[in-house]
Amino acid sequence: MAVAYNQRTHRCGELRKAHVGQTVTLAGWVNTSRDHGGMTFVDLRDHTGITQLRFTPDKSTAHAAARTLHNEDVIAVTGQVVSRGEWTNPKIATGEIEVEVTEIDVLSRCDPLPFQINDELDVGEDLLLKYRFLHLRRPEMQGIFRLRNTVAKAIREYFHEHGFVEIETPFLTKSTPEGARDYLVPSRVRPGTFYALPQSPQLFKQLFMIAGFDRYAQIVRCFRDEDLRLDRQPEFTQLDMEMAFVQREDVMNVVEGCVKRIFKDAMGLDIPLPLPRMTEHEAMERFGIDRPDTRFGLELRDVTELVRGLDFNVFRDAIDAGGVVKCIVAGGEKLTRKVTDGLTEELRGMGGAGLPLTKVAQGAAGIEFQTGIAKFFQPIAAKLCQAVGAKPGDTVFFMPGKYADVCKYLHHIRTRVAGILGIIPENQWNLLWIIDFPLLTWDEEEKRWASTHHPFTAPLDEDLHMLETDPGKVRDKAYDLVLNGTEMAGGSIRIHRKDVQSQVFRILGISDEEAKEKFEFLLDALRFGAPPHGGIAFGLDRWVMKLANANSLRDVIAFPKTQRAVCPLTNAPSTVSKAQLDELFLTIKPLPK
RNA sequence: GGGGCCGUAGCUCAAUUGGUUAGAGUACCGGCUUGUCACGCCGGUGGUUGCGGGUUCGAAUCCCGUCGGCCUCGCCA
Repeated sequence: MAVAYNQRTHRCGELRKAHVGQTVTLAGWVNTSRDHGGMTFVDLRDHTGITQLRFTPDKSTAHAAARTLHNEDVIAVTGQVVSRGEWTNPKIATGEIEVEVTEIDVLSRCDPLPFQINDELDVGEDLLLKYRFLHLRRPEMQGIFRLRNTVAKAIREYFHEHGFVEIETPFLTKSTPEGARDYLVPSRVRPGTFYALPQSPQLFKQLFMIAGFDRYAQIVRCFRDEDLRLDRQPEFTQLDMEMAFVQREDVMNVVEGCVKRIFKDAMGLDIPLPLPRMTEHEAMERFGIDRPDTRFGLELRDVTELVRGLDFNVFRDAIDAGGVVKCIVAGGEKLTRKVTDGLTEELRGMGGAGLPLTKVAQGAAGIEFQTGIAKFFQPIAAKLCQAVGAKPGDTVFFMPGKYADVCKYLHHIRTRVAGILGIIPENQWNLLWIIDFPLLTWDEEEKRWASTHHPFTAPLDEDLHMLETDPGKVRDKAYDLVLNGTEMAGGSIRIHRKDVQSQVFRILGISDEEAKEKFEFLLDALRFGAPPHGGIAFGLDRWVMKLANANSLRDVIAFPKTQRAVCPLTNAPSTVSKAQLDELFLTIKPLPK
């Protein structure tokens, strides 16, 4: 029986008691069916919800067809909306009515499914990705991607309303030194040469400013060929934005307005402005990381001076080598020996030596340390507890070593302990700006300076004079936006003077020849009247992940890659034919054994 | 490249810790069923325990290797 599926009168989540008596046409997927031999029920689902269909033997054709249905068959039906009376189902929005079907059209049959759509069982993620189109049918996934649309729309509207122009930038572009590994695309027309997919449209948006567009914003894909993580995919989406004739404050103000808009449109929340700010130095001191989660305490305490001179080799060696000793104080009975041993193991896995710790107790003669490395501390127990605010029952985790290592390990411990203690508040959105980063970071392995952000970040004017003499001391005009411990956006005021840009390249070890080869277009542009400018990029995927409370970036990308950068749905990447390689003058080396 | 967790019917899991023919729910097939809504009831199909090797009288279980998935360090301007 043909039903005009192109003339649906309603969606499956729409019908209410007020519609009783109307004749309606619905189409969708069979969520479940319940065959009673006589009366048969089918729950019909589309992205708006579920409507119960009732089939009775007096409509014998439709009834017979209904009894053959399976989950996820696609059907269209026409029938009358009737009240369910005493059989109302309060669990669903349409539960007061059902549709008494007179005609059914089975549009498409569904083979047995690799996993069920209509339950909430956690299926293996590799299978979900292989059949991503089925996973996306699930209501929670529909919700995530509609939220993603809301966020993207809010951002786009906001920037358009504020005079920003959206212009596309090339995907086939030039490989640049510094930064992440590039995805390369071989050129057929010029064999032996390669395009790179952009890590971000950074240079193009600067050229837009030099071109006089004044305000540019684009939602754009970016590509980085680095190892994947929970929150890192090889291709991801940014809101990329740039403004001319601005200082740091101007960009941050515009961004704050956008953040407010995102929370309003996507979550219905009013975020108070301005957002708090913290220097990178303070963040590292207090939290050991430049993207601190400020929803809980457990801050790092520096005890280097207090423990100096203690007869404890582990600390003394660290201090003698120019390092520091810091600690975290945490309370609660959940920090059992088993738990702390587990944390020690985790640090070893990260390359750490161990996790010296002790418990604070109330002894006969006052406060004392009781376990672990207690004996070394006894001389300064009371003083130390007072300095770091430790009370009986607390555990004190110490970390001696190089400053950067101490920060890394204690940040890990802080986050893990907070999770174990269950003290991280949910439904709290701690946004803050991190500013005044060091312009350059010393790369110990390569023995050279590297940009903390990127080579186009402008130094603070008052630090410019140290660029040659003491590059490590120079702070920059960058700003990172952090939400609950995740970097959500990062940007800076850019260098708009050719001499400063050349100077920075030189300090980074990029020779004049290399700079000319890789960045001639930028240096050229800076010669021809570049306005002061700056901007920022938001990680759209991360925003959606946070706002949707998703477990992984994969959950908010329609067709994501696995950890080995494979798409289980398409099986990309894959080999190509010899003819394709020949056309590009490429040969594949044999794989090493 | 390093560290860790995992891999058993299509799917989610179990298997008394090395012991008989590897079970259950669900899905699928057949039958019954007129108020269900995770409908119910009866019956049935379905397994190279990821793969390869080893130890053992005997391996899903122990060992080695390998493949795949996830988390993580390095890496990610």
